[in-house]
Amino acid sequence: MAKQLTDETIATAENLFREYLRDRGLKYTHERKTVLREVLGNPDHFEAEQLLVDLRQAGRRVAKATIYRTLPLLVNCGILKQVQFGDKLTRYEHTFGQNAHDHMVCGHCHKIIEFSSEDVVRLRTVLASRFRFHALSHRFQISGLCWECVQAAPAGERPFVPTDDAAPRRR
Amino acid sequence: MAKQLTDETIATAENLFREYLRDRGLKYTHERKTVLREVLGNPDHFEAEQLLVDLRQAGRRVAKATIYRTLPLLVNCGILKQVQFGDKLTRYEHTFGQNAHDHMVCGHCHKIIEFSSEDVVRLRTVLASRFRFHALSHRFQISGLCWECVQAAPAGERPFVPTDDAAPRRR
DNA sequence: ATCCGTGCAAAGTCTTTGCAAATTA
DNA sequence: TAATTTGCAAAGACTTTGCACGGAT
Repeated sequence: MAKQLTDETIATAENLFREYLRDRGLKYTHERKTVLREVLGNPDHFEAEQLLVDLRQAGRRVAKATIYRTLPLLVNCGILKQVQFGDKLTRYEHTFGQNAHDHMVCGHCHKIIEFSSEDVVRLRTVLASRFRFHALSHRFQISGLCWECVQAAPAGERPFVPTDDAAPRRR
Repeated sequence: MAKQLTDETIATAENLFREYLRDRGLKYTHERKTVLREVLGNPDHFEAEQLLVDLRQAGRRVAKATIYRTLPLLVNCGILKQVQFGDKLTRYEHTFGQNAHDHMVCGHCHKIIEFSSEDVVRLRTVLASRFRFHALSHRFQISGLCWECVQAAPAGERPFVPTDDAAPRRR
């Protein structure tokens, strides 16, 4: 789970973003700052549309196009990470000041369990070297059934094949 | 890499699909059979559109809608597996008669290296049990740079942050 | 003063859906 | 025969883009 960021951390992120932009002759606009703040304040996974709605509710008007144009910038400068759970929606989560983590997705209730493990990174390194591959990041998603759903649906009751249909439904 | 399937394996897949359909009162139509065969003959990852084109070239007319309606069925019965490399495209690969495998994606040349490791499955099991999660499948994708691209772009030359922009471009 | 960015709406892409005609069990 | 499918085209959902105006350095 994402933890609450301190003002200090937020400031650091802003600096990072500002520098990233400056380095390539881009501008640190009011809108980009607004999006960055909203993004950092967002604890879990979110999608572009969600961000738009949240901003609207907060009384901050940022055009949808601007959001779609800003998110990739945040991804490129490392503040945001894209994650996909199988449906068409592009989701994001900020990794700034957080531990890298992976996900377990329940194919029945769609619950998402975040976990982090050094073992994953270690294994990734081992595997990469085997192919002379320079690993920089990874995504590890485990699909299956959470405890509650296993209880509710005893083995043998109905065969379960996890599919992407089982991913969180769009809206 | 996908290996060439034997006629026998293909026949087995057909039986599996037919039974899957029968069990839920669905029909094993000519079109579904056509799609299944094309899918099984497809060695690597493919997308719905690609499948349509291939079928057209082979002189087999199957409506696009039918393909989009058939693919999920094949996923549900376990013959196909969805994979996503970060772009919006839904890709598939058949897992029938193949070893489960994961991917390394080069963020620069977009090459895809397939690998399989028992360690991944073992780790997944360990992690799952830690959360009382019943793991059924997983996706492990390592992003970074392949050897050739590392050579071409010495460390320090240009900072590289793997993003989903680096995913294979759509057509 | 110059670029760059924003908004808006139109255009794109990929996917889904309604419906009548055609098939399958 | 009864129910499911197919094709086609229209509709949808999400994202990208062109352009004129406004804003940042």
